Amino acid sequence: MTFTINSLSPKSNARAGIIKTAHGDILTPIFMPVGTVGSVKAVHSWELTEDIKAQIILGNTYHLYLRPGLDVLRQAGGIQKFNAWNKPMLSDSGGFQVYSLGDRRKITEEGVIFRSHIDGSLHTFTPERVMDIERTIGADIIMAFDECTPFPCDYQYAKKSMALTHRWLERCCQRIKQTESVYDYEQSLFPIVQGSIYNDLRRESCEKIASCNCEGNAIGGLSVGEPVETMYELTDLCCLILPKDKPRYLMGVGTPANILECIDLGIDMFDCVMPTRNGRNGMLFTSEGIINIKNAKYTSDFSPLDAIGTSYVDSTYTKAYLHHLFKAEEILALQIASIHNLAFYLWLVGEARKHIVAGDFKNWKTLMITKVTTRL
RNA sequence: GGGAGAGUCGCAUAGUGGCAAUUGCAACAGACUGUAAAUCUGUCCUCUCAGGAGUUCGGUGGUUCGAGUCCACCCUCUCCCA
Repeated sequence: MTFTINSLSPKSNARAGIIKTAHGDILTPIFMPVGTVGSVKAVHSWELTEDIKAQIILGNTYHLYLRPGLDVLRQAGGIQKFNAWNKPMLSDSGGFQVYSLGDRRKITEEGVIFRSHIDGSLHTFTPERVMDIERTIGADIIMAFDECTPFPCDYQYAKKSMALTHRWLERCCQRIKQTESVYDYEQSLFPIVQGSIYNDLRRESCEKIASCNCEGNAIGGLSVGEPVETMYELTDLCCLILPKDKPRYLMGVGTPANILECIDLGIDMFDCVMPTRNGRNGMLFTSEGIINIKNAKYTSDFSPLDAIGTSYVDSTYTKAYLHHLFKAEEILALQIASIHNLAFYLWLVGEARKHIVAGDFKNWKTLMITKVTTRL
């Protein structure tokens, strides 16, 4: 994997770059649709590439390990062949599940023991084991095993957890050095900054992560419930410390406005379940603002989903029709909403890139944020 | 014509002397940020200063401190026998 910066935005830390992987190139800043179990929910790989213009998608180590399991993934020749995506992928390590499945796991120095949410069976995830699993999954970018701390999180716990994440990181790095790719291409390990909302911990964590000299770096443990301003301040702090010549990935963020603000701060990569999950629940992010398509006011609104939307679904379907599909609980509603939202997110980061290159990102961002935060 | 049964807040249901009344659906809102999510939460007779207040269970009377619930008659519907 390589990263090249093409343009820097004036009066901003935003940058436009290109990540080259064995499965293709990624123009940054980029949004990565989440495909937890190897599938971006309700969306075909054809739609992802041709309509949404996704360049890289996520998979999740914990979920893929439980189902379909490593044997199947190995037999398939890796996740990109298995899910017919054949483009860059990133696997999250299961660190988020340490947080989200908090009541089904036990953390020790050695690792985390999970009780499967599927059948209750016990599974031990050590940093070494996670690296081995991520080797077998075969994503181009693989995440270090961390603990995503909750919010609120007291200082002592945050400090202790961060130190554990750092020790786990050394074990991850070690394991990756000792092992080789299962398939015929290289994988890049990204470490993850933690430290909750504490500036000194975040600073310390960034320095630690930077010292590992990995090919890219991630910021984790944010947008877990802290005020949005806190999230921006910490992201800013991290961006100032993390190496400029490597991609910066802000994990789990966010709303269209969050993404624009954080691009401004120097983030290159984002992922979030919001466009897909909220889409399935009837929330559409459009160029005009946010709409809840299930609301009665859309019953007879025959305007297109998004007047300037670039997706096939935007010009093909009306708000009234999608409203009807949601009310009728038709499966097509979930597909249309997911495709629209993802296409909008990818359009948004694509536009951001154009404006960074053109040198007017800052002004464009301000205008765009007013639009995307409007509640229609 | 004879017999049996049933009418409850949009629909369907629970309720057999203390009830503004159970549950489901529908409706109307809201939430969702490295996915245990096609999920979850709230409202859902009227008004409300959110504490309450006022009208309700086919209709009209009655019994009772108190009736959706018991009694009488009436109306409507369903089924069975002629």
